Amino acid sequence: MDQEDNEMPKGQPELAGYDTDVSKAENIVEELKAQILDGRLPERTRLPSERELSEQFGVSRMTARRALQLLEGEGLVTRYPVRGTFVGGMHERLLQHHGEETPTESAASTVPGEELRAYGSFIKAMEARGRKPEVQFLESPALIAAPAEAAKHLHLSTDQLLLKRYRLQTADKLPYRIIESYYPADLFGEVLTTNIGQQPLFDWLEERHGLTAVRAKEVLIARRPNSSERAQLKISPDAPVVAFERTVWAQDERIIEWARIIAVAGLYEFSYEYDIPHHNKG
Amino acid sequence: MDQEDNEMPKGQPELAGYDTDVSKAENIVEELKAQILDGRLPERTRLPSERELSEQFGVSRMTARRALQLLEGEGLVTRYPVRGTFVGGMHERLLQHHGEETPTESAASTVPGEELRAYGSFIKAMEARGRKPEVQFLESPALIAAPAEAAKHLHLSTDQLLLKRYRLQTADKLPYRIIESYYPADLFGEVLTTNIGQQPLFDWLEERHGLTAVRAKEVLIARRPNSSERAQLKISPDAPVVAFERTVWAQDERIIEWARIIAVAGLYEFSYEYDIPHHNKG
DNA sequence: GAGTGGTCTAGACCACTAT
DNA sequence: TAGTGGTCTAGACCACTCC
Repeated sequence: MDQEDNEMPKGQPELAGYDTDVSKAENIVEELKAQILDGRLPERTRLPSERELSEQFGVSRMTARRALQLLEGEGLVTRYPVRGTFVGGMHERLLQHHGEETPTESAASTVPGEELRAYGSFIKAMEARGRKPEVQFLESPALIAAPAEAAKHLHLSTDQLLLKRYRLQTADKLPYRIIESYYPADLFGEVLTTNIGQQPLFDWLEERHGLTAVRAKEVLIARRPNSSERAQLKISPDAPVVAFERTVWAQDERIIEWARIIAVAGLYEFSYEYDIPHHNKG
Repeated sequence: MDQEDNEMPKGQPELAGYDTDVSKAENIVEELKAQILDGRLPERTRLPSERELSEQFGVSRMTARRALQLLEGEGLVTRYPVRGTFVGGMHERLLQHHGEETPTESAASTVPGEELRAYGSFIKAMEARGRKPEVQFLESPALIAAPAEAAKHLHLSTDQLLLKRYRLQTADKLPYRIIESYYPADLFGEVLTTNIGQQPLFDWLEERHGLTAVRAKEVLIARRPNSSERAQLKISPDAPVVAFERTVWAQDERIIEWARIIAVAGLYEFSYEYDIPHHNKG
């Protein structure tokens, strides 16, 4: 019936307006958030269901639902179909630190450079955290003609061959990220016919060809997932992903990998450390 | 135009078993996406309104609305209250590159290290892009007792004074990010009583104290915004933000800034370049 | 006044699972 | 079987802008 019979204190005019009005869903969010932050709703407890909330707050179920979705978006709760909504992010974020480690850092829980230092050994990194990691190949690794984008980033022409690996990584059955990576075939083609076991690809590269990954560049954006990403990562449309591209150089300045990675944003924390380039002012 | 695609897919296999049992909203998304990608809906054109779509596709308005929200989440369209939904991201992403620039990069549109090289001169960086940048202080810069978190990151105790700056940066009236930054008062206290004009804070620091920002660390997560972030950045709850912390070191290893930054994810692209640390395997 | 997106209602059916 | 979240319907009022 009545859309707006509660009188909200009208705040300052916020320039050109988005919505300054606090919605009913927001009110529920604030109330639940307060309960979570002060401990009345401890970690891992189940929140009232959408139907219960709608009754408690006198709103429709869609509004209560919206409130829970907003809370999920802020990372305070996790929602599971059938089971309910629970306090707390579902897992700690996986720290991914890149760059050298500054001596002034205590770095208690940090695993610096994990990603590239133990390159390919996602498995070890996750096991070190007590997770059960798995890698699922979405396609069999294969030599393919270079796709235009991969060729561009690898500085090769499209008639050259690349090794492509396309895989999904999970921890405790929970999908973490999709990796689509390309490698020059002349360096890596052998791995298709050679059993290198669990050996990280770049360790193998060093032993076989004397090439070391010495430098990398990553370009990140955060966005919401498209439908195939949602399906593969088993996430809701409201859960953002971090999409990033990585280029890796060897000491001879050859590019030895270009990869496109889609990571579930809520499961990741990215850390970068870098020197600030100086410019000599004229 | 074509409006007989009201038929729900019965026996039309899109691809090998990929899109099975998609929702009605997803179907609309796929149709609109196809039209956008093949040019039937060119950049900047207005999409049908929610009400028009609901009629064309024979669904309720909420379902049509959901479809448009999903498209917005994928960055293919931009929605404006009152005006409508338009093809295209609202603005190009602002590239923020950190680290040295690899010579193998062409870097046509890159402004490398903009953020810290011309530190504080957000204004110049944006003007170079033809934008009209503005900085709005959400609080007056002031010396305050160090908040616990800031003190921790600056390696100071909470009884020491910090200079706090809390501001919102916009371009063409569009909010880009919120910056909450803290500086040791012994170094920076003066700027409150000295008019340094538009001079970047770190340029001033170098002239005044001979200290240079030489190294930085950033820790990023992507998530959805909380209510105050939504209000300040004027974004919808569905638009993710990138929240990151930055620590900046001077050449004497002092930490000269710690900042917490909330950036509208859709307007940013983060780029990092770093050396891969080597470990000598035993 | 017409039309937009934002919010909300009071229902509904579904797939799924824990009991 | 009862209860969960996921999806959907067919309406509604709002603030706002453009005409």
